[in-house]
This record gives sequence, C-alpha cells and structure tokens, in this order.
Amino acid sequence: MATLSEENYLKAIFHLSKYDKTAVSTNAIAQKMETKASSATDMIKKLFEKGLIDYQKYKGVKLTENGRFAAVSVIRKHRLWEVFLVDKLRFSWDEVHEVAEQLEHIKSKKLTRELDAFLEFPTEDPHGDPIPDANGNMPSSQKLLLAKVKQLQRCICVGVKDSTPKFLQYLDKHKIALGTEITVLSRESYDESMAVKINNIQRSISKEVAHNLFVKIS
Amino acid sequence: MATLSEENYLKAIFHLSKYDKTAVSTNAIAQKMETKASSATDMIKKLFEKGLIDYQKYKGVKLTENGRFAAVSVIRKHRLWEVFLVDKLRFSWDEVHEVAEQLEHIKSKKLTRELDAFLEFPTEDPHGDPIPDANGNMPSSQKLLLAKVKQLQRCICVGVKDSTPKFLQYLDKHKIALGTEITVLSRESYDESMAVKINNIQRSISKEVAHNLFVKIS
DNA sequence: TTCAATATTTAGATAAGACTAAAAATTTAT
DNA sequence: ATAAATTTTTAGTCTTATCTAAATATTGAA
Repeated sequence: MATLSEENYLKAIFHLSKYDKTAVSTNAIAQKMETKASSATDMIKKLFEKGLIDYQKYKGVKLTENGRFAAVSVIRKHRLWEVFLVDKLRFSWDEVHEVAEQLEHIKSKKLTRELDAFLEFPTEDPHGDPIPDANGNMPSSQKLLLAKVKQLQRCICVGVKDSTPKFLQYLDKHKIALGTEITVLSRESYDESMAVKINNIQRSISKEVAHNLFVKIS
Repeated sequence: MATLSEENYLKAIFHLSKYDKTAVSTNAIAQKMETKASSATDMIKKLFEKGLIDYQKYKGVKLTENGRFAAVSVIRKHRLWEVFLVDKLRFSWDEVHEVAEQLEHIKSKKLTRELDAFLEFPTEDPHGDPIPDANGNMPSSQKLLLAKVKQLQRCICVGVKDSTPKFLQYLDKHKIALGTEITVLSRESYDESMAVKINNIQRSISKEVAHNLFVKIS
C-alpha cells in the first residue's frame, strides 16, 4: 500500500509521462512536486524498491504496470470527488482542486465504487478530463487544443489544459464553459492570437488561452 | 492548524473527558490511542505548547476552549460523513467508522458546510450520536442505557454506546434498529439479563447488550 | 575530444511521531 | 509513614520525508 507522499509522486510521474513516452527525469519530478532533486531521488529509490517504477541511475524513471495502476487509481478518485463537489455540493470548477487533492487519498474500495454509482458513472470531471474506470482504463477522447484548429472551423469547448483557478475564472468571466461553441475566424501571426466567434460575439483570443483550451471539431 | 495525529489525540481526550469532568491521565490517552505512555507524553507536550490543552506534569490534561473546539470540529465531520455514507452511498452502519476516520481529517470549511446542507442538517449520526453544530455545540439528548430502564417501562432504541461492527451486526441480526420499541418485562438478578418484548416477541437481553444500547422512554 | 555546465546522486542533518529502557514522581498498601 | 507498586516522564533510537552541501555522472560546446 502506497503512502500519501508516494501516491503524489506516482501521480506526478504519470502526468509527466503522458505527453512523451520517454523516461521522466529526476529534475522534472522534483519541479512538479515543488521539492528538491535530492528528495526526488530518495523517493525514486523507494518507489523502485516497491516495484512501482523502473529506474536506472541517471537514466530517469518509468512507471511499471503496478505503478501506473496505482497512479491512475488516485487520479480516478480525484476526478470522481471533483464531480461530487461540483454536482452535489455547489462548488465551482475553480474551487475543487485543493479539496480533491485531499480526498483522493482516502482508502476504501467500497467508497470509490459507491461514489461512482452515486454520481451515475461520470466519464469526465468538471474540467473535461477523462475519469479512468476501476480497471485503470482511461477513456480516450479526440480533443485538441484550440490553437490547432484551422480557420473557419467550428468546434466545441470540451476541456482545459490549465486548470488553475486563474484560468478557470478567466473563462467564467468571458462566458466560456464546457459545451460552448467556438468558430475560428482568423489568426494573427504577429502574436499568435486568434479572432473567434463565441456566443455569436466576435472576440480575440490570446495565444495563452488558445493553448490551454481543449475543443473537439463539431 | 492541527496535524492528523494531533486531531486524533484531541478526539481521544474529548471522549475520555466526556463522562467525568476531571483531568485525563496519560495512560488513559495512551490506551485509547493504542500507543505507549511515552508517546502520549510527547504529544501532550506538543498540544500544550499549541494551547490546546491545560497540562501540569503528573497531573493529567484537560482540553482548553480551543482544544475542545478543535476536537468537536473533527467529531462533527466524522459524524456528517457517516450520515453521508449510510444515506447516500449504501454503506451499513457497521461499515462507516473506518472510512469516516479518514474523511474526518479533510480540511475545508466549505466542504463541511456544504456537506451539512446536502444532508439536510442532520442532528444524529447512524449510531444515534449527536452531531455538533458549526459552533461546536453538541445537541443534548436525554437518552439512557437500556440497563437502567425500570420494569414494565416502554422505550425506544435511540443509539449505541459500543459502535463496533460486532455489536452493530448483533443488533442487525436480532432486528434491533434505531427506532425499535422495547418493553422491559423483568430482570434476572443472577446474570443481570433482562426479559424484554421487541417487535412483539419476548426475548432475553444480556447484561452486555443492555449496557451498550441507548434508549429513551416513550 | 575534452572541459565546462548541468543533472543526478550521496552524505549527513532535521522534524514529526513512534518506540524501548531507565529514571523519577505519585499512589497504594501495610 | 514508609516501602512497594504503579504511573509518568526522560533519554536515546528509529522511520519517513524533507533539506543543504558536496561528490559524481552526463551532456554539450568549443
């Protein structure tokens, strides 16, 4: 059974592995965990001893099958609790992360199973992130960044890459929610901003925003 | 802000103070926490430094106002989560304790407040124990042990003193639940058992059971 | 390819919370 | 009232997870 700290490291390694399939570096882990490289090395040794990661000195780490499952189980709980907080307890999507960071470590198979049923088996959390099933399978989705959408294409907002309160509040303020339709009108090569139509109003979207909003083509 | 371990000690001290108002001994705390007296002494010093207990060497401890509030806040969360687990997640009353022991340490004022509202402000947990309000006030109740009920008196089961799974499962097996009516017919002085009528059936109740079941006279 | 910059690991220290063993204080019993 | 029994505290150790500083390995630039 993994400790709280071990679970957080596994989660960090999982998130870092996601985009590139190569080994994750000690420094990257330390940075994500907001700790020092030496602390990361210590924990890496421990996770290796427990068979949760593959590791060779100076070569970075990769999750083993067991490690991946442990990481995904924590992420599953995190996202289920986020759904609970928003759907049942009147939290807004920018308030849930901190509390879910605590709730994700509660150990009870029955609790997770029953919570899932109570919420009617949601497949996405309030930020549009997929909720893995009990076997650790992550539902795939063909979302892409708004920044990649071609001119004159219509798409629907389905998730956020950056889920910090600041960005979520920006979206709330500008009436952009999951499900909102966005039409890309043109791009400005100078600053990589985009002209778009949202809720039938034409506006400009900065590079920063376009790179943190997931959409699907509709 | 109290650590998880500090919160558990505060809870233990609160429960030990409940019946007699005198100072709580180091040994009693150690026993309740299933730890050694020396560990209890260490923690006592820490809680004293933080102003959560009054303490003089060799004289035992008492909760301060702050300490009592911290303890009651944890108990409030514990009992609210128990209600959640039984009312919303199909847990039975003998399964909730272990999970609630974890959930009670989640730190979020909003979470507790919204959970309370979601559950429609319950005043008792699934074992009939009172749920303190947000100000730390414990609803009073005039429950008494079944063992104290006089002959030929009718009463209603309102709580349990022992809430271990074993006892709760005994009650389930014998169809005794909160709300069940019990009439005391007679007492057997030899073994302190009682003849009672429950659900219109006459049965015998042992001393052990009679001393762990709370009732109110109806 | 060799040396400087960077990344990683090791060594040794710290804090929290637990433990054992021993010392000191208190309580109980004669 | 004093000795024995019990309770409580102290001293020193252990584990987990962190840190700093120093050592070592790798990478990359000239």
